[in-house]
Amino acid sequence: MVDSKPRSSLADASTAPTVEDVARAAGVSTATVSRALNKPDAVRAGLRMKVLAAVDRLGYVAHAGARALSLRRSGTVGVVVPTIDNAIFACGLQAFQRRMSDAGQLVLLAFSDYSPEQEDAQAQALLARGVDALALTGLSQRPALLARLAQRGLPWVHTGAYPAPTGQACVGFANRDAIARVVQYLLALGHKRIAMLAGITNSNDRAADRVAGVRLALADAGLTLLPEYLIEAPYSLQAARDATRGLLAQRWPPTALVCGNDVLAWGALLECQAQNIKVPDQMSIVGFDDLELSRHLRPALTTVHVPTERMWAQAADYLIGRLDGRLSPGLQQTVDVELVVRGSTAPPKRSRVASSTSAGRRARSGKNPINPSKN
Amino acid sequence: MVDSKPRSSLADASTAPTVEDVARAAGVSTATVSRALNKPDAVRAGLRMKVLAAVDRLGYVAHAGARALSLRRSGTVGVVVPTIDNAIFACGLQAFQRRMSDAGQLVLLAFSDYSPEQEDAQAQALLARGVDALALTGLSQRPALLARLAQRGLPWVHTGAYPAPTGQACVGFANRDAIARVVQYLLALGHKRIAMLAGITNSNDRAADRVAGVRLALADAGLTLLPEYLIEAPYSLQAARDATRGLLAQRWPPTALVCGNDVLAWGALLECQAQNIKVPDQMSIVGFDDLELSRHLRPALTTVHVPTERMWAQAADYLIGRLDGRLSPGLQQTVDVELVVRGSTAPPKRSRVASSTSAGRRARSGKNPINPSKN
DNA sequence: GATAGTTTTGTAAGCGCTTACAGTTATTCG
DNA sequence: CGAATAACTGTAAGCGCTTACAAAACTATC
Repeated sequence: MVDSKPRSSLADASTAPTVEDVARAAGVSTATVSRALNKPDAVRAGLRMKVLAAVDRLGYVAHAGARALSLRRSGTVGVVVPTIDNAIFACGLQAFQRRMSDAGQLVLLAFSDYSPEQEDAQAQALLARGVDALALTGLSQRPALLARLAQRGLPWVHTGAYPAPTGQACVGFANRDAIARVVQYLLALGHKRIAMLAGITNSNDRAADRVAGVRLALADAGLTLLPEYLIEAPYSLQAARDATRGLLAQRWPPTALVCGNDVLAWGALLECQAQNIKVPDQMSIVGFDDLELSRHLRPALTTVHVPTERMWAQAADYLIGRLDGRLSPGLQQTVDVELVVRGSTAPPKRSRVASSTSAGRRARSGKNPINPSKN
Repeated sequence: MVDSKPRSSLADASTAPTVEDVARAAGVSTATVSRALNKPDAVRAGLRMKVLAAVDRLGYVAHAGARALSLRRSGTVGVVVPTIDNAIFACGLQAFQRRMSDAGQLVLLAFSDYSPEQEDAQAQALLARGVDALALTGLSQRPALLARLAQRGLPWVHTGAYPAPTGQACVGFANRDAIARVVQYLLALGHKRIAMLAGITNSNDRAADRVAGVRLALADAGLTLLPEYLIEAPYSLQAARDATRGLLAQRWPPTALVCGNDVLAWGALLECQAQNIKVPDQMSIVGFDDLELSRHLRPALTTVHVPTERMWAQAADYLIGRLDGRLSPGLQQTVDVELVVRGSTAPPKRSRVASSTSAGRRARSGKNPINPSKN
């Protein structure tokens, strides 16, 4: 439907120059142009110079589609994350991108918005784009998707979780165990009334694992996670504050709050401060991820440090290794996470007298099972 | 160098199925397959069904490279942002991506890291990938890059700044004027000693414009921005705190601090709190961008609200319009930004007595030009 | 029931690039 | 200096897809 006239040799706006144009301009064949660009040693210096000059003059850049077609690899890798609106993914992606860029691969980015359907669709779109490899977040992909990847022989890696089912590569850590350590720490401080402010666990294996970890650790201590002590919230400050408010308004509010991630913990912290509840004296708060802000807040947030950048860089390295044929499929790697104790946690106050005397918790009522006399 | 044997008709792992495979499986020609997929009405229902079934069975997805080659458009658009490690870009990108995804375009992402060289290189790579359009951040691209885009007839748009040189599309706002309003507001409150904590202005037109805006507004009031009242810092909390510390340690510290963005303002706020300097009583702080956290901090941050998502969505819409041929080049759009006054700003304290009485500023010394008697 | 008209389908020619293979030129050695 | 060898360059096929054009299969009409 468009012009079929032979391409004019110069400045035909809206049409990128092709190898042919370059070849003509340099007075050589297309093969030589291609070689001059891709394996410079294979062409004599004189010609190479001429070709490069022509390339520069015409502003030639090889059409990646054609290249991919011919080469049977696209030079792009895909990555699917839930969202980028959370520093944990933003940082990770950046590290991933940097590594890939160094390896000459471009990164094609897609978001799942925490929905398996969308994850499927987006991954599909990435496949269509001919990505050479794929990085995924977590483990909760639909089996059909993974089956397709396997069938294609496409290298892929799960990030942020460990272990993955055998045969599937991953780089991450055991969310369950990591957060269990948090609970153990709180128990050791003397907390009994430990609540959890979790992310939305539905189709988010990591969020679910973190809840499971809290349950587990409590169970080990002979305690259980009461339904009213577990609340899920989307990863936003507003949602976290709303959820925290609910938790605080209970008859017997918790003395410690384990949060599914730092964003939730920030929200919890801010809400406590807004209600004049002293952290950590009246409420201990623990986060997860250790984003930059966490160590700057007052009190600084006790949280689980996750080496996000290293993790994603390792994921990138794995994929690059697979593409080179250096690595074999199914490598499972862990990264170390550790509890960083800062100012937002402390032993629970023995009595509630002090707290009620000062600003106090307006929203509370009912009996306190630990200090019944106080009511 | 690889297999040259005819593709087996089934499950040849590591080789994606092609139209030909589908055609064979469905007992039709490749043309019919293509049509069934791209313009379903053009093929009778019966065949269409068979084709779709075969597609599904084989897990066929068209090779985007080949498609791009044939169609002369890739179905991808590129976007270059400085970094994603700042909510302002993360949110914007997400909105952009969403819009593009709805329009059936994939987004190819690249980072400039605030370096024109890298921006150039990354944009180049995107071009090679055959992006159909390009979104850029700010206006400080190298002319050569823009020239190449123009030569190619590639639609592109500058985001976050306004106006752009004529002929270049943009959607943004006048950074200079926006921040000037901030200064006017502070002046109206009675502040005289107004300092600026700016981003790195080198090759960042937006950061530079914001400094210019502060200068301008001060000049209008007969004041100047003293060298010791202007400090640049990378957009990180730590850097912002360090810079703020320097500002506070001066002989005559400012009473108000205009920050290049919210991240810097957070850092400033946190540093003040760490030093027990009361905000806003002893120091007013203003940010720029209005990220979510800003309204949750205590005190909540006075800042300039930027409708990031709308801005990027508009940028996406413009590009989509250009691709459809609905829009013509060079459209310049503004979005409204406005000062949101919250708790981090107040009139300057008349005297420094109160502040010195309480915790006080350890790092300070020397004469106070406004209250010389106090020393 | 044959013919003109209207779908629907198939054939084949590219899209721009790489590369095996053949052909050409430079180099080396007897 | 000529032949054998090595180094380079050109020709052309093919990567997977879309689509103009031709061919075939229906429909409707007389």
